[in-house]
Order: sequence, then C-alpha cells, then structure tokens
Amino acid sequence: MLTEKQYNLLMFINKVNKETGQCPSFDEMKEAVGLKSKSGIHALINALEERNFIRRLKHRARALEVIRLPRFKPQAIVEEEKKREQALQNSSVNIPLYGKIAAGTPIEAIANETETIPVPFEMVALGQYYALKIEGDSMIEAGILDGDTAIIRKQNQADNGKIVVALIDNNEATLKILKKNGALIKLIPCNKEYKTRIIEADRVKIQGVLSGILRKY
Amino acid sequence: MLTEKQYNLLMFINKVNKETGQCPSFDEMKEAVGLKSKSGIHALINALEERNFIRRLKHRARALEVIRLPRFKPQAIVEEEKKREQALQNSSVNIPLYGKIAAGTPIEAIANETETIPVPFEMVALGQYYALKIEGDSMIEAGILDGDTAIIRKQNQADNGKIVVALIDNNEATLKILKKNGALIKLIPCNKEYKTRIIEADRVKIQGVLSGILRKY
DNA sequence: CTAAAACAGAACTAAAATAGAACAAAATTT
DNA sequence: AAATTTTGTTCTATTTTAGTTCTGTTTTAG
Repeated sequence: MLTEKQYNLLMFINKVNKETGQCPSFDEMKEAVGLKSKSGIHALINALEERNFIRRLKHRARALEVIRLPRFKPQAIVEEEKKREQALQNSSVNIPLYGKIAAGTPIEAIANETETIPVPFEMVALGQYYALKIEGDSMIEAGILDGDTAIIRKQNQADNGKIVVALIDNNEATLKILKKNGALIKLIPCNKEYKTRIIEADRVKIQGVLSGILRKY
Repeated sequence: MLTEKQYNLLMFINKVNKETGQCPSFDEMKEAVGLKSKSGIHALINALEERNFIRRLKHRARALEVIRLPRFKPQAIVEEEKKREQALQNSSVNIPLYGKIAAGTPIEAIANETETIPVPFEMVALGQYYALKIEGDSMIEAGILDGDTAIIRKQNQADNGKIVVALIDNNEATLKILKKNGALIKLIPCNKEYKTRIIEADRVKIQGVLSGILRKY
C-alpha cells in the first residue's frame, strides 16, 4: 500500500481539496508533510500517481485531484493515533465549576453544574472534585490570590491544618484552614487583616478540601 | 484541482447560472473576481475547461456551462469535525517541563524536552509555552510558592511589571518582576528577604513571561 | 555492508496572474 | 441591411508563483 509519507500527503491533499475546493502547491505540501525540499514532494506525487490515488496535469500549477483513498491506514499511523488518543485521555478531566467563594459570602448556585473546567489529571486523584473561583484576599499568605481557581476534593471531614471549604449555618461558605478543638472549630484565614473564627462544630459542615490551585495571568 | 482564482471564478459562474439561468459575460466575471482586464478571464476559462470543470462554445457569447464542481464535504461532516476539534482543544495541551527555577541557580537541563505536563487549554493562548517547577520562596508575596508549577510563555522581551524568566550572563535563570530602566534592568523579587538586582540590559535575556500557576496540595 | 529509497538544496524552466490595447465576431437596434 | 453595442479573442509585456531536474548526502532495509 502506501508509505506513511505518501499517506499523509494524500490525506493532506484530500483535506485541502474538500475544505477549500482548491489544490495545495508543492511548497504548501512540503510544509504539511514536514519536508524541507520540493523534490521530495515530487517523488511522493509520482508515487501516488503511479498507484492511482491521484490524477494530475503535468506542468500545471495546482492541478491535481484525489481519485480514491486507501482502505487501510499505514500501521505507523494507526499506532500514532492510538498514542494520541491515550495522551488525550491522560491529559485532563473536566470538573464542575460551582461558583465563587469568599470570606463572608455563600457559594453561589452550588448546584448549578452547567459550567465545567478542564483540569490536568495529575491534579485530581480518587474522589469527586469541583472548582471554585476565589474572591477576596483572605488566604493571600497561603499564596491563594483573588481570581485563582481552587480545585476542591469533596469530603465532609478533614484533618487538622488542611485548607477546607466550610459551610457555616448552611448559609455561608468560606475557604479557610481547619483546626478542630473538641466541640469547637477554628477557621483560620491566611491574612493578618482577617481574624480567626471559632464556631461550634455542629454549625459547620466541611464541603471539601483544597486540592489544587490554577492561576492565569 | 484548482488555483484560488480558478476556484473563485468557477463558483461565481455557478452562482450566476443557478440564480439567473444565464452565463456571466467576460466583463462581469472580470469584475467578480477583481481583475482589470478580460484577458485574465480568458486564461482562467481555458484553465477550467482544460480541467474539465466547464464546457463552452467558442466565439459564442455567454455560452458556457459548469459540468462539475470541486469535491465538497457535506456541511454536516464539516461541523462535526469542528466540534470534535473543539472538544479536543477544550481538554488540554501538553507543554514541556524544562526543569526547576529558583533565585540563584540556572535552569536545569533547559533543553531536555522529555517530560511534558498537561495544561488546561485556557491557560495557554497563542504562542509557545513551557513549564518550570518553582524552587524557593523569592516570589512568595506574589502567591508563587515553592513547588508550584509555573506556565511560561516563550518571549524574548516583555513589558515592565511582568513576571519573567530572566537568564543572567547565560548562566543563571530566575523568575522575577521585570523593570526596564534604559540600559539597566531591575529584577524585583516578591519577598522582603530578597533584594532587587540591577543588571546591565545586555547581560540579561528574557526567556519568557509568566502565564499561569498550577499548584497541587 | 551494500543498494535502494528518502531527502535537501539549488538552478532552471514554466505557468499563473495581471494589465492594456487593438481587433473580430456576435447580438441588438434602428 | 446597416449601424451600433456588446462580447470574446489575441497579442505584448511584466511580475510572481510554482514545478522540474539535477547533484549530492543521509537514512533505511535487506
């Protein structure tokens, strides 16, 4: 059948043909298949013509057309596509973006799952995750800035010292460091301007633990 | 297949034909494809005839017909492919991880492109990107912590105030805020413990601008 | 290790794109 | 049928773009 280069060139010509109705020049083809000289394209075109995949008018510019496509892809291409697919799956997962979180205001629309964002898979392990936009600077000393996206792992309990999403009185959600103290819970901000809140444990629900930060400049 | 001009002319003829049942004259075609002389149209018509896209009666006015059109993909397929491409783009892209960067030490193995990390596509726009692991706390007040992954956009110049990867004396790379001052360049850390370095501009190469931060807890 | 295939680069040749003008043939008007 | 207008043909010439061919070199496969 065809070699990898021949196959790639044929598919490229076919693509340009179908998408634009036009024909690529030797230089464009050279770029497309990654050659640095037109002479290689010349050889490939001859090979394709000889094998009856394309027809062309010699000595005419941009005058060739695909007459048939191969039934099978070269093995090398099949393998490459497999790899790419794997890489794609490995690359990232989508998690829902639940809204904004800030000291003093409840999470907006916590159940509204319309928006999702892609997250590199390495940042999420086992479990369920969601994302929150950070508003405000109450965690600035932990390197969490206004506008950052926080990746949260859903949990309803957490270890001491973790940064958690805490829902107070079913009403107000906030991202703080957790300190349990018997029947009391301390929610510690990371900014000297803000003060630690101490609340009875039964008024606080843990909604997740901070698992990652994404920031875009 | 066709050149751009040939294609445009063919489509124009086809359109007029469909809409009016008539053929355009050479002058009308000349206008349509943006030529100032009819002789060009003559050449294009010959080319189209040679390629079997039109048939004509010579020396007869407005006597030509389209016998075929270049291959087209059904619109549905085009759209489906667009969607798939978008989905692909939505997920993430892989960018090379070049090594670690810290105040005072060169980037390790800057050319070693073996490792890559996936990054949500939203964090990268046009251009080339790479990633660096942050070591040290010289940028802690900008919310960039030890262990964070910095997403860097390759550029060899940057605006004042941007956080950049600066290579000093071809030897030592560092992530700092850039301030240009004529022939001098200030590299400002974000940590009171560290001091600003002022260096002659020709000793400093900008290697990229900070574009994002990934952090994993 | 050798032969064939793939590749780069340059020199060369040819075609496409363009304009302008003069002219010839067809179509339309009078 | 003659005159007029519209339309197509041809030629010259120039610039840009594209295709061909040749000479080596490198890579690959047997």
